[in-house]
Amino acid sequence: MNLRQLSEELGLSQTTVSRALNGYPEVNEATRQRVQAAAAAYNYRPSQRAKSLATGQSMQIGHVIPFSTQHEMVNVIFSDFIAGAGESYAKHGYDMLLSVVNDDQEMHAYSELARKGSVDGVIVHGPTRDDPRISLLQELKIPFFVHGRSTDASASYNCLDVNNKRAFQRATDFLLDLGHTRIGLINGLERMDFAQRRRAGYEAALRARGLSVDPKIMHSDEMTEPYGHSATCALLDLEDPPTAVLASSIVPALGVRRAVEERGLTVGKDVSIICFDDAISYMPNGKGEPIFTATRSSVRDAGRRCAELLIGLIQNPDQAPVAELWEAELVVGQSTGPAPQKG
Amino acid sequence: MNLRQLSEELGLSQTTVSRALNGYPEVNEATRQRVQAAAAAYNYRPSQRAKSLATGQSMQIGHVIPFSTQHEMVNVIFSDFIAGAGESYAKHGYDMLLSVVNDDQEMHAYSELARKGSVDGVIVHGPTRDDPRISLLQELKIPFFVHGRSTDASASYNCLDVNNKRAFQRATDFLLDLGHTRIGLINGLERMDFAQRRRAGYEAALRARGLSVDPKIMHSDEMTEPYGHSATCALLDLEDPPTAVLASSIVPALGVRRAVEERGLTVGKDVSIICFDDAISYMPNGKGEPIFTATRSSVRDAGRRCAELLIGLIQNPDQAPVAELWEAELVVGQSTGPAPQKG
DNA sequence: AATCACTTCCAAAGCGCTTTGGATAGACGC
DNA sequence: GCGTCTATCCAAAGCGCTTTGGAAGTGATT
Repeated sequence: MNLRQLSEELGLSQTTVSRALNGYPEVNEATRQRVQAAAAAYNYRPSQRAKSLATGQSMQIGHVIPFSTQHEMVNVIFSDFIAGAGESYAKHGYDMLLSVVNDDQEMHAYSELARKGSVDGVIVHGPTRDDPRISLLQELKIPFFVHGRSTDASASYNCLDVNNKRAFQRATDFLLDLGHTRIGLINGLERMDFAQRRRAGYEAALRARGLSVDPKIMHSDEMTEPYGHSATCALLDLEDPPTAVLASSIVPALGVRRAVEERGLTVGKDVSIICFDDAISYMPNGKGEPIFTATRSSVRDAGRRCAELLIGLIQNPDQAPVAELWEAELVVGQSTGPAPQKG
Repeated sequence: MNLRQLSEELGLSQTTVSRALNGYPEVNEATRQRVQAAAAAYNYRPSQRAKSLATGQSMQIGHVIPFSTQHEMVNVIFSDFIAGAGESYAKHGYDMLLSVVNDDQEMHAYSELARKGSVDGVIVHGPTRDDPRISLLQELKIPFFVHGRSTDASASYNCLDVNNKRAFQRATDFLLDLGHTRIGLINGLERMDFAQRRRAGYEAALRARGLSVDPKIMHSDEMTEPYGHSATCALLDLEDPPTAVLASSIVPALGVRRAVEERGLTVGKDVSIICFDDAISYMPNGKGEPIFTATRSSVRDAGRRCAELLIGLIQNPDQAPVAELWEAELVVGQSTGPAPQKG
């Protein structure tokens, strides 16, 4: 059943039927009722394809997901971000278009989406320092929204980020206050903007107390469980092992805990752990008292909000630029305690 | 730049340009070269919207993701399935359309996608016993593919599943062979088809050895880390606690391990653990020797294959029904050992 | 009774592509 | 030189919707 058939069935023009269904005022209320009833009876849905072509809007928002064996970072938090964004999309009648591409084709994927006109806007995930995607999207003249920030980006852009520097500065301060002076950092990949900011916060806190920054106890890699484990093993094998560890996500933090416990040490006593907790739904940080002391900010909420803001941007392109900065909360759990007294 | 403009620029008809670009034979090779060169020069991409309308194909495949606080199961394995499916889609020129909806609107979401014509086919995730989506999709006459199976489904369908029963039967046998006679089950939600099959395998193995099935040591819930933890606590609090546990995913297995270690018990010695390992990319089961003894089957591979098969179905609708059944491999890791001698 | 303003509807022109059904021209055989 | 074939190209008709620019009808106003 298409619009023409429906209008013939009703003895009305396509114009009137279209207007009746789309809530335009130029149609008698009685007629509108009749049209809506018929549409419901025949289970009529306008073809999205035709609608897109006519309106010039696809009502779809694109996400480009690069895949490779190296680069799984997106995955960890991705599903929750998507869930949040998807909620917002659904609320506004948008759908989500995912384009999974090889790492080296990411830029190309964005231009394809834009030029083919299959999306009305895109979300940029995991920005790096001076991310090239930002200027590309600006050239392509397609609305886009960055989840995170891109230090030194030449072009301007709309974004939402967590105050990563502040979060890790506070976490480090918290450990310093507990008497820890040797604190390991198990960071994400340094090319990620958020990882650089977190390290900056960590270093700033140390320097503020006159402590030196020791590269030997700073790691950076894809945030997997085994990475957390092996990095921690390396830390604990040092002559002067750290008494506390800062992990960039709950996933490597699980590996940290495994490494600590394997050695018969106790988390929160021999070794304190603080992690960044994205509040991933299936990996909550405990039920009551958190397992890990953590800097917490829900990535699902971020997804919801990014989507909301992007839709606003699409519907009102001349809007003033948006740059939201969320503060992570510091929640105290079981994984931290005072620095052990030196033997 | 659209087709008309490009054809005017070239002094050719739209027909010829279209045919040249789409590889039809009715065009001189020299002309084709000229057209392709011009298209490249102007960075021309045909509008996907117009193309869809003209061809009747959207070149998009739909996934409906229900969200709610109860029901996070999809998330755990979802991102990896998506990554795999996305690879296949990309290879064949398809995109992925995600529709995130409230739990109770899932059925509706499928009919919308089908009737609006925004997708050429859909993937069904996490089927339950006699899943109503299957008959719905059959009515809607849209190609679909089920990841998993639906026992008692009234309608016929194409699917790919892991032999869940066999996997858990083998895992249980493995534990029985090690001398364990009291084995806890930490299963997924029982309304999921895979959970029922896994339980069936577990029970079959026990009964084959004349052992009784004890509901007191069988749990079923959303597969989160805290669930694994609390279920294990409950098991270990029993008068006659199990010496081994079977977990339905690596995520609750992490909670199992936490609960075991919290009590000062040793995994693989005091308590053995086997889990189902979906080979989630960011949560690999160790690097060398697996952390957990597990029944393993890559959900990413499954995604890849499901997508491949669905595309085949779309391009050739009269094809014979497909029903692939994959055997999980049983990999032995550090989490299992002989049953402890009773004190 | 003529004018005006509204309300309600419609015919038709896109949106940018694909595809059908020729048209044209050169090659070929006789 | 004529008919036939093939290679190459084109005009135009969709695909199913939205939207522009009226037209017809209705009632109020003058």
